[in-house]
Amino acid sequence: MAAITIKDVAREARVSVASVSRALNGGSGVTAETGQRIREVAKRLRYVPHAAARSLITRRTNTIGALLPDLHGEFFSELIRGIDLAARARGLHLLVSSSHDSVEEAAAALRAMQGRVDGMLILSPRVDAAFLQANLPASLPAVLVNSAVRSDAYGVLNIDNYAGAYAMVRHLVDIGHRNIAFVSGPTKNFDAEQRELGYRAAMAKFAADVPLNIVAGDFTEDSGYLAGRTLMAQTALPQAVFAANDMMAVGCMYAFKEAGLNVPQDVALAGFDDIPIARYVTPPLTTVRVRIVDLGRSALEQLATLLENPDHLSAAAQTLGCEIVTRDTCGSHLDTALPKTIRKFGDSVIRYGRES
Amino acid sequence: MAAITIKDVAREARVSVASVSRALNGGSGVTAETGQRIREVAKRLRYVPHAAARSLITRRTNTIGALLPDLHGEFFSELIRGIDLAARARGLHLLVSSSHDSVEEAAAALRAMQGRVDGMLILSPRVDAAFLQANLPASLPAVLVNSAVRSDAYGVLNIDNYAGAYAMVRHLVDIGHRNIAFVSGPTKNFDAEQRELGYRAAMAKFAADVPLNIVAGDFTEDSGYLAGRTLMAQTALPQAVFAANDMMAVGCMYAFKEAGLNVPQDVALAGFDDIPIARYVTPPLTTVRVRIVDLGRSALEQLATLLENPDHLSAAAQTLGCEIVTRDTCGSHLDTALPKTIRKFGDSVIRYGRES
DNA sequence: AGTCTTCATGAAAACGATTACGTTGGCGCC
DNA sequence: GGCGCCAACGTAATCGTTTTCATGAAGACT
Repeated sequence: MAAITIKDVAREARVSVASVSRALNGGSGVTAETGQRIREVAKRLRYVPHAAARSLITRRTNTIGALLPDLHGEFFSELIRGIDLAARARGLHLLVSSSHDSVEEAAAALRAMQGRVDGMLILSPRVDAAFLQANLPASLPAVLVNSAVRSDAYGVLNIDNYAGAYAMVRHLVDIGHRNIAFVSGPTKNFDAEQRELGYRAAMAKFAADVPLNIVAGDFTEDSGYLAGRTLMAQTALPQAVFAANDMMAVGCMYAFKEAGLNVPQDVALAGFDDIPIARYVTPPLTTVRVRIVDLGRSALEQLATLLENPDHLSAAAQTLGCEIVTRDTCGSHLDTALPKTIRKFGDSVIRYGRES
Repeated sequence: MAAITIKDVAREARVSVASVSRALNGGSGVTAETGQRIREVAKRLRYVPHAAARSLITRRTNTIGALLPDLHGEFFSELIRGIDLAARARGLHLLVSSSHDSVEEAAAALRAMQGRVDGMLILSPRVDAAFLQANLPASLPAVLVNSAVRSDAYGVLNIDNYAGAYAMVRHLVDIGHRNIAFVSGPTKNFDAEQRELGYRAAMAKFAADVPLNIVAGDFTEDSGYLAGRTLMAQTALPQAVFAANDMMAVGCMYAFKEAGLNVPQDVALAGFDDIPIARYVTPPLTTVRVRIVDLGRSALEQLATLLENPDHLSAAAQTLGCEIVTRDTCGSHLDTALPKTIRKFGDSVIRYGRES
């Protein structure tokens, strides 16, 4: 019952604690025979090294911390999944701290992780350079995910929001829409800003003559619903509505449905993220897919390489591409006289965006 | 850069390390004045106690471990969210290890957590008493979530699957359906078994004369789709189909749609879980709601009290009630001539199930 | 005024591992 | 046979805390 320590193993195997340590770690410095005996005793006694004692002397915890914002849903879970998968593959543990609305909470969480982790994965749209400067010890390697911060002090990993939005607008133009409205995300949110920039750039390029039509949203379904109503109150309905995320697109869709409008016959609709719900709404939503598991995995791997050689920061900015997933909300299926998607297998994917 | 320790604080504040420790922890044993001075120095130096060193001596890590199965989706994320919220409120950290398909992986994960955590939250439908006996040190407090295991050695927290399923069948009968088919979940899955038992019991009670119609599924959407096709191939379509979880209900719905059947006019449909998708499919799905955040929160709180007094195990078996959420797939709205739900606000909730 | 109690404080012993450094013994080489 | 070298192993220092115990001073009580 009383936890058994390296001393117990040493006594039982009739060697010193040093030999036990050597046998169980490197393996070198002990006879094959002694090593064998020690390992047997350790197994028999079910010896497990005390993690705290070990990391006290080695200065390593083999644990990485993940600081996450207050987000629900599939995005969160897929991200953790990706991180966890990659972490386990490398023998790292994962200490999570989620649901941080306020900067103060995030700071507290960051402080509490001190000394418990070898590195940090930070996914919080609100943290900025000053915050990190103040709360993250310079000695702690960190990778910033989806952050506007550009610094040589951290690794950075972003989704190619700009290119994804740009591609979606181009796609909409390709299938015949030119009058494309945009429902924007929350201000000060990096993802949202990049998506809007992508929209603006693509419009300037492919539909320069039509005036920009941007209505404000905040990534929630409700704001999308409101945006839909705003759009319908305008003198002329746009040919297509591109929402900065899927939840808003869904809200928008319900506003249209409520008003008796048909998607995509009366108005086309597109989102961003490809959350699972996008497949299940009727009609299934055309959107920009972000491969979230990959995002998590890449983030962890970037951090892991950072841990191995802490100076290798230079080439540590990565970008993850997106894909356009065409379903039924944009009319392209209609144009080509294809049947409407019944089940989710109707996805058609246009791979897009630069990697790395 | 070099991490600063309690010694640095002591030197700077011109006291011994013992006093620093006292000032920063209990606060008692030092003058108010000295304590003040020490705290100021600590703050100025940004001193953070080394977690490993501390837990080496205190035998506490202030961390709890969560062992989770390989599950995607909202359930996972809401659960973590609930756990995290409760953990933070108690100043506990959360070490997660997810995505364990095999028992071996779970065992390895459990072993790796040794000494890193003060207690474990185990949510894995496949672990049984023997597994725990073999892999979980008796000294480590644990709470089992949704597990068939009954033991005085662990805390246990379950969803009231039986009562939820029973209530749903009763509801279906109440609104006029008697010929109710059931799509079962995977064998050996505790939740699935309990739900089926609830269905059987309710049918025996409220529709004893109609023969049971159970078709096998495994909780995946595809299996639900297949079940739907199986049902349609039978000589007579049932009046209602009750799937053991929402994803299967959704699969079933697509099978019906594909065949040109209308839900709920031609056949009623109900699920279990109330995953977010349930709201967004067309028509919105009537289902049994499980309050997942509460599940996570309760699990953590049960564990926390277990940590505080480890003997208090006796009364440590809890059950969490469910609710029936009626939407549009069961015809009850039609019967009462209410308009169909357009937006998600159309939920009507029947609170149900015993708590604790 | 002397003794006793109280209390702030410091010195030092843990906690359980890793690892630098000594010590030993066996072996090869001259 | 003596010398030196190397491998195997043990001793002890170390990591940064908490906590026990000793010490001394100050205040209270007789």
